Amino acid sequence: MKPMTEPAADAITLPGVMAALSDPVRVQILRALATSGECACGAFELEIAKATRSHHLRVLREAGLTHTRADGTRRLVSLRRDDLDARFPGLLDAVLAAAERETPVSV
Amino acid sequence: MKPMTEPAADAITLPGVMAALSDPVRVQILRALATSGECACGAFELEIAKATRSHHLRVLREAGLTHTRADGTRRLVSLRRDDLDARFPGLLDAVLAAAERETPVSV
DNA sequence: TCGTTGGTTCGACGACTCTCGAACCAAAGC
DNA sequence: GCTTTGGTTCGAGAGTCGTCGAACCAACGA
Repeated sequence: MKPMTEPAADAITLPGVMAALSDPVRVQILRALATSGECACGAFELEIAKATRSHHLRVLREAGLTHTRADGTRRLVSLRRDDLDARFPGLLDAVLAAAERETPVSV
Repeated sequence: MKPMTEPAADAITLPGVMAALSDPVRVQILRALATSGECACGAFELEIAKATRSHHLRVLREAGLTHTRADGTRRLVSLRRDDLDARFPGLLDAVLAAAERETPVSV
C-alpha cells in the first residue's frame, strides 16, 4: 500500500484547515471522528460514492486533520487532535462546538 | 448605492464562514479588521487589484463576517464580532489566534 | 459643471473542486 | 490458486473560485 502522505504537525496551515472544513461532508466526518474516535473509512454514514468518500478523506488527511493507518484491508482514520491543539489551540474545539450548535442532531 | 446584502445573524453558516476564511487574503483582511477596527476598503495593504479586493470583501460580507456601511464615497468595513460570537462562540477568537500563531508578524 | 476619488460590476481566463462510474489493487479467507 | 472485501486511483463532467482589466457609478470638491 502507498505511504498515505500526511503533513508534519508544524506544516499544517490555517487556510488548509479552513479549506478542508469548508465542505459540510468533511465537517460531518470530523464530528464522527471526534465522537467515535478511530473509525474505518466505510463506517461513516454518508450517502456518497466510495470514490467521493475517499476523496474527502484524502483532503482531510492532506490538510493535517486526520491520521490514517492500514489495518488489513481496512483503513482506520483518526483525528490528529494533539497536533491540531498544539498548532492551533482551541480551533478544533471551536469548530466542533460551532458544528454542534448549527446541527445539533447530527446524523 | 446598492443595499449591500448581508445575512442575518442567525443565517450565518459554518461552512460559509470556513469557506470565506479558506483564502489567506481574506484571513489577512480579518486580522486587520480585528486589530484596527472599522477600516475603509482601500486601507488594507494588499497587493491585489481593486476588483479582487472588492471581491474578497464581498465574500466576507456575504458570509456574515463583516458589516459594510457607506460613508461618502468610501465604504467602511467592520467585523461582526457580536453576531459571530453569539452564533459560534469562540470560533472567531480561535481563528484569529491561529492566524496570529501562524504568521505573527502580520503586515 | 467637470474632474477626481473610492468602489463596484462585468466579462473572461485558468485553476481548482465535487461528484461519479469504472478500473484497479492489496490483504484475507477459502 | 481464486473470490470477496475495503479502498484507492483514473478520467471526465459540471460547477465554482481567484484574478484581472475595463467599464461603470455615485459622491465630493473646485
